[in-house]
Amino acid sequence: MANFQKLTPRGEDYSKWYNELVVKADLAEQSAVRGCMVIKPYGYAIWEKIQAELDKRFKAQGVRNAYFPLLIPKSFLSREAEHVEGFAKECAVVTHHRLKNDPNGKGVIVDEDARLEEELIIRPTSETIIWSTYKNWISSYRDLPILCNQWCNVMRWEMRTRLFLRTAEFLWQEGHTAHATKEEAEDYARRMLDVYAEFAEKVMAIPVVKGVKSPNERFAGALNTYCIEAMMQDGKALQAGTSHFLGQNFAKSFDVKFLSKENQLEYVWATSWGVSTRLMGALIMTHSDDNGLVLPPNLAPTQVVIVPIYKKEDQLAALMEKLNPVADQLQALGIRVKVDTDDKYTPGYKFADYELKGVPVRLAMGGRDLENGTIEIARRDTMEKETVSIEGIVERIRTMLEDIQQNIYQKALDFRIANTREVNSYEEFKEEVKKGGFILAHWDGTPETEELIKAETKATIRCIPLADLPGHHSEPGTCMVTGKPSAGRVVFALSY
RNA sequence: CGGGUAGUAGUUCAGCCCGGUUAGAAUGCCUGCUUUGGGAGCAGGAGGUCGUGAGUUCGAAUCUCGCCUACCCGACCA
Repeated sequence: MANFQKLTPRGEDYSKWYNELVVKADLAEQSAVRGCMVIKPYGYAIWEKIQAELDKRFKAQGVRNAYFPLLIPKSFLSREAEHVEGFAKECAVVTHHRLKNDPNGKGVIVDEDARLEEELIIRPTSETIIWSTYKNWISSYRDLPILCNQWCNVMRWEMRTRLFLRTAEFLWQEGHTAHATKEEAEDYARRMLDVYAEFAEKVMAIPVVKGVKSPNERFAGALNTYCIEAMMQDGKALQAGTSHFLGQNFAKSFDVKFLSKENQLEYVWATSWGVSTRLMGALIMTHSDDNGLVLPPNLAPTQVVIVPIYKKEDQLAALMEKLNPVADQLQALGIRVKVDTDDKYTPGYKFADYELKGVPVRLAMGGRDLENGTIEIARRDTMEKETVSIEGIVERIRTMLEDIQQNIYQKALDFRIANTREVNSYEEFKEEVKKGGFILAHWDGTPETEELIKAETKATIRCIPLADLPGHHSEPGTCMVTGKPSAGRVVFALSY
């Protein structure tokens, strides 16, 4: 079982807290391969909830799932100049297709005779293989739009990795759409951003800022990148999802044209959009505390755990007579409930363990409760517990789950608001940015200025917000560095 | 990828500097009894290719070199 050494507190070493929590809460662990993680059943159960909720939303937008190959011909990557520039440095390459026994010793070696004529790239993203395919699917405006998504793994040879936040291999979904008009594609990219934002806030209880990426931060090959940005408890920003308007870049690179209603041959317009297992990192760093994981009820694999406290079998039977109906009624309401009658661990152990795992609501019932007709109910987000009458407990739990979902969202939003501030001078900026949080400041819109700021402060423009942040109103001003005109404040932060 | 630190039982670590019986502790694990309302107690027990490969040596966890992995700092990161 998990050992019971306390987690390193967040205030002592945030990074260490995160690393320990991921492992101790049984979410994931390091594998034998550098930068590649094993997602454990509990962590994967949460990812499956994320997938299910997103997939439902994608399908409501007309998206259908498909699957494209893991391996991409090397030549495809180089078709779109900016795209290859963005990914070339972090690609894993398959060069051979056979091993053989080592003639001088033990084990196997690469068979040099089995060198591939054209090397294959393990996908870092699938635009190229998908657009080479779309070419065959599209000839008329009647074939459009194409709205495909795939759930898959991708690989980027990252120099520095962290479980969930940046791994060499990760799981994600990538949506790739093809449209007849620019407007339709742009709208679609925006609409998927809204889907992500709604999902993040309602399901994951993570408040996000919707915005546009600056040219420096834009996806390689995109004309425009939209994003949702979240603030972690250490004040750093984390990009939680992106949606790209790709223009006709990939259509031109892969020669994907269609005949319009007007009988004109035109290039197709494209979008792509994705979220990854990085969301697991966002989830952890938004809500969890020094006792362990805190899960939003909407994603918790177990929403309610019931712990009977007993000495002998007949006592357990008496308790279960009361608890089974509660569990059944919760289940009937669609609430994911677990009754833990395991007698191999003490109640105290179980309490601590379920807190570490982030189970939102815990019920406990013992001999005293049995006599009094009561039950103990504890909520993970506030760590409050009270003993209440067993009458009406089901309804109380139902509303408590909703309340927890709302409360952790509000708490995260309050935190973000408290750590978002406007700064007007570059001197002030340099001081403020060290303290973490989102800094709203004016920028002249040039990559040069952004690069200068990054070089001097490590802060980057997380996004140009699409709407005012709560309590702030963005107006035109002058760039804090150059004094040139600025259309409005942008969000700066240190980031993951 | 550069600089630094580390890798010994499932886990956290001691031992290494100064090479030499059978490699230790805590915790976890197993068995039994007693327990069970916040990570229980007692007794007994199992568990280690000392990351890996080479080298030095009569002898290597210990010294040397390569490699692998993790962590920290940089660089990089749609």
